[in-house]
Amino acid sequence: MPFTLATWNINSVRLRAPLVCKLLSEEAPDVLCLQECKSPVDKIPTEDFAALGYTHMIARGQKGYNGVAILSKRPIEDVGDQDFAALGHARHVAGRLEDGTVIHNFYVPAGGDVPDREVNVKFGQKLDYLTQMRDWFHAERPARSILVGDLNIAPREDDVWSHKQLLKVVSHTPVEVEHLNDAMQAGGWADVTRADIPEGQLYSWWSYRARDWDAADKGRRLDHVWATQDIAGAAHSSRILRPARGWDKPSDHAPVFATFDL
DNA sequence: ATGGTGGGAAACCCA
Repeated sequence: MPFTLATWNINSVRLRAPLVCKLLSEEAPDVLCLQECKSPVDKIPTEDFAALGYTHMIARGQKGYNGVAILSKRPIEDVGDQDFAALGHARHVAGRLEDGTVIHNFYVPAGGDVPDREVNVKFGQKLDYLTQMRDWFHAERPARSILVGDLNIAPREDDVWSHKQLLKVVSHTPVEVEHLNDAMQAGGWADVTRADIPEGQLYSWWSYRARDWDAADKGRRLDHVWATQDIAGAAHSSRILRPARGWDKPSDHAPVFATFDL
């Protein structure tokens, strides 16, 4: 059975519940992973999603910040969360579908403005988070697993509007890219989106601060879909729903999709 | 070099 999954940094699941419903109605992924829900779990409008067939949800939340959720048409078992770098933030949750496929949903720390851990604690926390991700996946050796989320790093030159101009900008610095690639390698993860779409500029985020985000098109690919090698070959039809960035009162991120024939 | 726009909380944090 083909299985379609999407990941979307929603930037407040309560404010943008209508946009989540629009996406679920129009695109009907089997599973939707959300980040930056900015809501305690018990205040997520689950009834709105259940009415569209998404009767299963696993989530982690806190008041005002962070928060991750997995909405599913199929039963999904909560298999826990990790608190890398001991931040006490709701940045990860994992679930297992009935066919055994495990889905990890991550919201990696953004890392602040200055890419130097000596002067910016948040940048150090971001690197530590990625290092602990690496160590955990090295120990776990995940199989039949999918990892999605807002990883807050655009690793490739063609994942940003200007490689040269972003080399010292948090999200595209060489040290962050190295940490991300180490975590990826440790878990045996493959970049599904780039395996599917190997050529050309690809973005999933455009700043709110641009006068005209679409015309300026100064985007970054911060949102990712990875899979372990054993199932990466089953993935196809990856896409980024750019029009969602232009919806009314949008998130600054667009949803990223992939389909797996499992 | 700077400030531009958002969300949530509570009178400032975070992205």
